[in-house]
Amino acid sequence: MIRILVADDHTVVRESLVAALIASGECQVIAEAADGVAAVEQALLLRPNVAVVDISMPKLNGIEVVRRLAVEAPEVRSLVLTMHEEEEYVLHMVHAGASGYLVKHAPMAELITAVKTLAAGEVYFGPYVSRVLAMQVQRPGRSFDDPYGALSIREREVFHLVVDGMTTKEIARKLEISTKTAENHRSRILEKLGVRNTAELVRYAVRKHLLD
Amino acid sequence: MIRILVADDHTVVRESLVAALIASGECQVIAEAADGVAAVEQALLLRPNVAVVDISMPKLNGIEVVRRLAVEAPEVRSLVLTMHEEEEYVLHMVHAGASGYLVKHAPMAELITAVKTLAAGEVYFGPYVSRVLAMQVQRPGRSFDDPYGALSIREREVFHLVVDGMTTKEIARKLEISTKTAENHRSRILEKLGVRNTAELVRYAVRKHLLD
DNA sequence: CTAAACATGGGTGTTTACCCCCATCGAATC
DNA sequence: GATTCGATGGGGGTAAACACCCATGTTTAG
Repeated sequence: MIRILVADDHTVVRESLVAALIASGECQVIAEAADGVAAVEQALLLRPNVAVVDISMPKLNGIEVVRRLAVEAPEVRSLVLTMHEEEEYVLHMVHAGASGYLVKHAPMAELITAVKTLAAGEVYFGPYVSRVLAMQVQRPGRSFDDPYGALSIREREVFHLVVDGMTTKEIARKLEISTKTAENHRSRILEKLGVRNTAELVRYAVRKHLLD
Repeated sequence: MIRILVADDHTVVRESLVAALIASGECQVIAEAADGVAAVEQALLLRPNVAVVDISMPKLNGIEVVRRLAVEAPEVRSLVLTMHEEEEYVLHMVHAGASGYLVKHAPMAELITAVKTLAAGEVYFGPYVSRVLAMQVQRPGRSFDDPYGALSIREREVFHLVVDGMTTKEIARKLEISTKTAENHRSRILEKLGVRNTAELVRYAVRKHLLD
């Protein structure tokens, strides 16, 4: 029987996870934690086979929890469960010593599979994570697929003004360039970022956290 | 036996919720949905007693789902389940016609209680929501200027499609209306929300948390 | 029942967005 | 020194967005 620790600050979610894991009949949940500090304490005390850890938690986030467990209790395998698919998270978690990474969009069956895989001493990364890791190996140092980074200085200025809702004419006036130049920049930005129109451009900015 | 619909885009969470609800032995889950559109469809088709709805969902967010169910299937009681505690969410949801509001920090037992309360025809709002509502009653001045709420059902559909980056023509095709009608809706939306163009519209959606 | 709101679609413009070419000039790179 | 890249500007065109009108039915609310 696989002994599991579940750490998630949302009580409804955590207790549901516990119920689902138990219902699978393949494991037992020996501990729960609602924040990072409690998760580490429980793990060090009870030494579960697998620690299912959410990233966003009060007091101590999931990344820190994984890092500490990797050092202080290496036999406890960490399975990160999160809703974030951003590459930065993936790399951080793997670097911190996580043995598995699963997004919350994955089906429950995959969680069970991941838990069993980790308990068997293997690592489990879904197809998405594997792809990110592969890209990282192929092009070390640079983040994969970062069209924004391909924008020139000037193009980034224009980019932010467009996202702010300014028209081409207003942008041209503000930057003291011709309307045509601003328009050219605009087209080039759309092309480089692979979006079709202004709406998709703004959504791109939101997705990449380029606002505020 | 209480018949329940569970709508949450995170599959792990959704399936766990289902497992936990079933484990309680007091209800049966007759349907699941991974996005807002599917949630409305399922609810209209199967008419559950209670619809447990997450706020952040693709295609159609929880607020919209509640609003539509309140109109098209008033006998289906909506229980909003979210991690957001912001006042604006609470007011929006209640105004949209939700019969219950629960944060994910609440214990599972409270979810069961809430479900049973709603199934019995009562409303269930936790202490936090009640407090917010009380404050609202105490200062009934300008409730909350909500230009989005001034949009009609159809206009909201168009709104979300525009924010998703679709052109007028694509929207018309999807909704099976003429390009001109879609264009008219579009203009009216810009006017009602007080924005000048698509970029500002998307930013509005971001600011009001109307995405996902 | 009447008035208002809504969804639909059309007309007629102007403005803006977007695309594909092109050229020049300077700076950096090789 | 030659080449690439960035920023600048333009021509010419299509498509889309946007702003005003307007008219019908239908539904809804007072």
